[in-house]
Amino acid sequence: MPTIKDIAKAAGVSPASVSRVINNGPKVGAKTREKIKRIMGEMEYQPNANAQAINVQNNASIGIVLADLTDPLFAKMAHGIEKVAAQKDLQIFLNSGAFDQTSELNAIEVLLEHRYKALVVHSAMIDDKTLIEFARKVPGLVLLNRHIKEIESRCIWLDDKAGGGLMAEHIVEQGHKKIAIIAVDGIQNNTRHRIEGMKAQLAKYPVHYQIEVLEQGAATYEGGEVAVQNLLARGVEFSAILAYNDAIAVGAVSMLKAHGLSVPDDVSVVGFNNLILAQCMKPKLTTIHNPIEEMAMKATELALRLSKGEGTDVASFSIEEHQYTPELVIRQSVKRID
Amino acid sequence: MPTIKDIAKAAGVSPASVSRVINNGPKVGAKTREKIKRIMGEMEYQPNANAQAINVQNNASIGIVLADLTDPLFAKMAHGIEKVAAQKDLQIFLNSGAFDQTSELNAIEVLLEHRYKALVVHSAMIDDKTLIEFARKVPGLVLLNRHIKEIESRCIWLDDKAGGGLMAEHIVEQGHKKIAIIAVDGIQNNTRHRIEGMKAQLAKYPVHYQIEVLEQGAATYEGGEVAVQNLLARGVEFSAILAYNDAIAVGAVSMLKAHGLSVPDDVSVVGFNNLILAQCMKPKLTTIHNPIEEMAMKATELALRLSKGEGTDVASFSIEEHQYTPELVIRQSVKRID
DNA sequence: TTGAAAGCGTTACCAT
DNA sequence: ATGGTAACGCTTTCAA
Repeated sequence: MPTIKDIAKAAGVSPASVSRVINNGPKVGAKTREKIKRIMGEMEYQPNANAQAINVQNNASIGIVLADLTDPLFAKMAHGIEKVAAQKDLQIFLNSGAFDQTSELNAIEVLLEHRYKALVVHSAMIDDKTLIEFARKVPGLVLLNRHIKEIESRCIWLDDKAGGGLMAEHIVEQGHKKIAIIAVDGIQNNTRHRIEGMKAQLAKYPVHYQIEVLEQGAATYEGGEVAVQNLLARGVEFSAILAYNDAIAVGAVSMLKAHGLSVPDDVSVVGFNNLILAQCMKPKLTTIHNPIEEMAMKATELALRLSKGEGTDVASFSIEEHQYTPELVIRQSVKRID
Repeated sequence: MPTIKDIAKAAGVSPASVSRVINNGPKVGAKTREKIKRIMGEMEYQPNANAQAINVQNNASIGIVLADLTDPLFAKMAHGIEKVAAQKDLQIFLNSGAFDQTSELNAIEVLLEHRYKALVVHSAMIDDKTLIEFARKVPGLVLLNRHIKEIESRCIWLDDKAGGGLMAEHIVEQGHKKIAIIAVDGIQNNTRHRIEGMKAQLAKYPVHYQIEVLEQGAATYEGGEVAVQNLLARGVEFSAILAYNDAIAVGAVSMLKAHGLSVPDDVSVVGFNNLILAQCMKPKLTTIHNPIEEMAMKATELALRLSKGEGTDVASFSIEEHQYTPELVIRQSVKRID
């Protein structure tokens, strides 16, 4: 594999000139430039990005850490990041953390070692303290889908409390009085926030509710089935289910049907995220829209800006820019009862 | 950000020793090693992966090019690659190509510039000739989900023809005689192969079929709706639909219902890929299982092996190892008719 | 066991 | 417009 020196030698010029041509720099005569280009083509020269990176302080690419690509919600994140990267002609170095703390930490570490300046991190398992430290150390690091008060100007997150409130409010307004909530265990705060939001709403009305907590990682279709199974086995009475996400909701619907219960006639169900899945299923799922793709784009732009040393002024922080608002999407899985 | 020299100075040793410690190399006294480690910790030293890469010929990470992360099928690919990467403690550099030729080419180029030796490429838009050339030039490049005869020992693909055959065979066996096929336009051969497979099967029976071709990129839920819309508008008669993928199938089911047609009572539907979606919907979708995750793992291992110069002997090529076989998954969207 | 020094492939500054 | 060359941060002989 030829180097810049080989090209220089072959073209009878200095490495400096070749470098200029590679970078489309000025100060190269037209004929020389042509000649060098020709030779580069002939010798199939391919720049060594590592060698370049060592000289230039500014690594233009952006690094991202994602928990699990298999989750469509996270795939949407990736897509959002990708969109702004493409539009700015930047590369993405993706490092997936497989939902365990060590590998998430490792993923960040690797990105740092490669000197990526702009980092978008979606961490589910790393604790606040560690992340705060990273944020202090790395100016271009932005946390996506997570809210840590101490560094909130470096976070882009969803107002989960409002989301939970929306779900509860809707269901109560439709006359439901016995409600089952399917939550998920884990370090992530969003479950907790959503529950808080629900409780705050529900407390205003004379209703009963029961929370079924799935174990970490069970926020899936199967998890939804299990949860309903449990609920039914325990003899819990409910006319509505508030699910942590769409997949759970769909699983719940399936298991309800298996037990001869129809949705929404016997039981109403509300999901969360508003993935394609929610539109595809029958009945179409009433859910909460999660603008995760926009959020991802925002996070990427923020990371890029911060990595260039722009906009660090704490004064200009406005929560509206960092906290996104979920929205209720009414479809067909909730029925009014009296 | 401290360099190896800073550490050396602070520890009163030579850069060489520090380097040895970093790489867990031998030839360093125990106390010296401890001291260096301590100083590295105190100064928060972080190795520069680029500088390392420039010295070492062997880039352990693996590079991957994917067309579109948003497609769950592709996400599964990523997941498969990830799994073997994690298990071998390797990093992944992901470069997404957004379904257009230029950006796919660009993605490969970038990986090459970073000197990644093992490349798993899922290219939808680059032509055979160009890929063959890449393959010749880069020993560790493997094509995932694509079959190019000239370099098939470097490809991992699905037997799409068999897949199409399976779909057709099943539907014919269930007594259907009027069949609608929803295909998708594009450079990718898999549509074509599947159709071929279907035709080959259908030709054996006295049945009619009609092909509705969606435009490139419309292999989605909405595409399925549109296709059925068109079919119905054109007055095509059919009792069964063979869809290019599950999303299309689900969209088709939805539109059929909108027209008062029930699945499978009025129309039977078969999908392809066997994504979660297929299990979640009602009725559960009969489909073809696509072992894409296994394939991705295989491709990754192959790329890794090839990049180390192992197993290039053409003699040992066996098609069974490279071509994967799809399987029919019977669920509830097909009904026997007479 | 340790260190000096020669690279690795580029870039960028300073001359010419 | 061009070339020489130090420097980037690290690894790896080769001596000591």
